[in-house]
Amino acid sequence: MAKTVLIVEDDRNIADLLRLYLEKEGYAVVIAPDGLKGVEKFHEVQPALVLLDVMLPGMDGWGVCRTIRAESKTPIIMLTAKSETEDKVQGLKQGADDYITKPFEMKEVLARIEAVLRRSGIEPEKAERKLTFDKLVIDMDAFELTVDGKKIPTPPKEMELLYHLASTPNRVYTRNQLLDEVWGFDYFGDTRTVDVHVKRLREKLEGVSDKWELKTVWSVGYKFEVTGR
Amino acid sequence: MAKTVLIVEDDRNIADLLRLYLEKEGYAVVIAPDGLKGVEKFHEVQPALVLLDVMLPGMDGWGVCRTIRAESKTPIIMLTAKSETEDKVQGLKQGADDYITKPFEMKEVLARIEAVLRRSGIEPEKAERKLTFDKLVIDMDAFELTVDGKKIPTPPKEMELLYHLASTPNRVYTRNQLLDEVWGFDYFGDTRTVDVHVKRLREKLEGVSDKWELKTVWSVGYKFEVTGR
DNA sequence: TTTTGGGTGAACAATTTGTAAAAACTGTCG
DNA sequence: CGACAGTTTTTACAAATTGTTCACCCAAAA
Repeated sequence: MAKTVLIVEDDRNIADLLRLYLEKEGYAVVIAPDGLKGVEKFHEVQPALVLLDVMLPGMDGWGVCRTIRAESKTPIIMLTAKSETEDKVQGLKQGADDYITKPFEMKEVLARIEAVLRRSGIEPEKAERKLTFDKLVIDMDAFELTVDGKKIPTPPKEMELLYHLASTPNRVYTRNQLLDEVWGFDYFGDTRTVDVHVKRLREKLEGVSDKWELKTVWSVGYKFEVTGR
Repeated sequence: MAKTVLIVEDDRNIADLLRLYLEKEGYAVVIAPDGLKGVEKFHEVQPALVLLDVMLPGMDGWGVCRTIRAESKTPIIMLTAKSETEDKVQGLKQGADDYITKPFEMKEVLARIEAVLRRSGIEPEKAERKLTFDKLVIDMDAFELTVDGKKIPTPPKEMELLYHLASTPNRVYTRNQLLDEVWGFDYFGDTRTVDVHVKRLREKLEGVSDKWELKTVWSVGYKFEVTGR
């Protein structure tokens, strides 16, 4: 059965984003919006790991951390805005197992979660981050795009965008969704950025296979369409 | 023949993880999910060592420990969630040889197992920590790097970094992951430290073989890439 | 035809890495 | 203890790579 991750975070956007990503990786996710509810949910669901924001309404992150640690060794990762080293030291002293500064990349969060679980003697949920469609292979573990066995050098943003689109084939994403989910919740750029990345991906994938396509949905966004068969 | 380790542990995840790790190190592993089955398996397989969880359904760890100790001097290591010292004293009084608190690191478990076996006059099984790629040999037992049969003097950190990267070829590691896993999760230094070590490794390994490469994955991290094969 | 949204190439900006050199450590030996 | 040799970490800057914006034009809806 899937491991459960408890996210204690009052910013809805961040929480949702984390959930989206972690669920894609095979974790079950429960969200609590403040410290007290966090402790409550902790008892209720007995998660395998807790992601804990430091700044919280009500009981702050340190308090929750101490409370949980007083009764359990469940791994805790703190999320904080400050990048001061002393804050990290403080965190680890309070019993946290690791510490991530915002803004963070999903990729980093996942890596930390797996590292912490492994350290705690818990087997991390390891969905293979590798998608195959006909002659196309998107391998996020090796960070490699392969077409017909041949490697195609591809910059990180393009990889992540393609991976994101392809992990739910046929589903349309708006540009803003993609900016949120691939670029990060704190990204404030132009939506046309997405267009350019799609264009570059199309160049790379042109004529590779007729079984799938990076398709524009007019006035909505883009999707990775897998045809028939 | 490989020594057998009996693991008495009801949490399937932990048991599996231990098995995975110990088998990689060259031990044969047998798992029992509760105290009674533990005693049973003990008679059946006559293990070289027993890893024994304290909290078990049916007969608890202490009971199993006493039962085994009553008839044999087979080394026993207790696994427990509590970190209380009194628990440890209790454990050793009941005849356990050592004691590990969860969450534990696999590395630590292995070290304890080897120490206990050695103390008991049994030769520990130790898998060769040695990787070979074409002309390159990374031997962590001798702590030696060999290229084409010739030894290349290499400082410890570089050895460990290379070994870590090479133990999962083609997989990308972020700098933070490497810092976590090679330097230790409580390391607070700069991520650029990794770059410098990679650079020095590259100097040593330059032009040695075209079958593998210490590769940069832009904006992500590094990997030990093995080509062809 | 008009309006709105998307494709595209190129310039420019920002980020990330390579590298060398200096500084900080470590452990050893006289 | 104090100098020394080897190792590790930090720093600074140049070089490489990637990300973003913008302008122009074309395509799709209305």
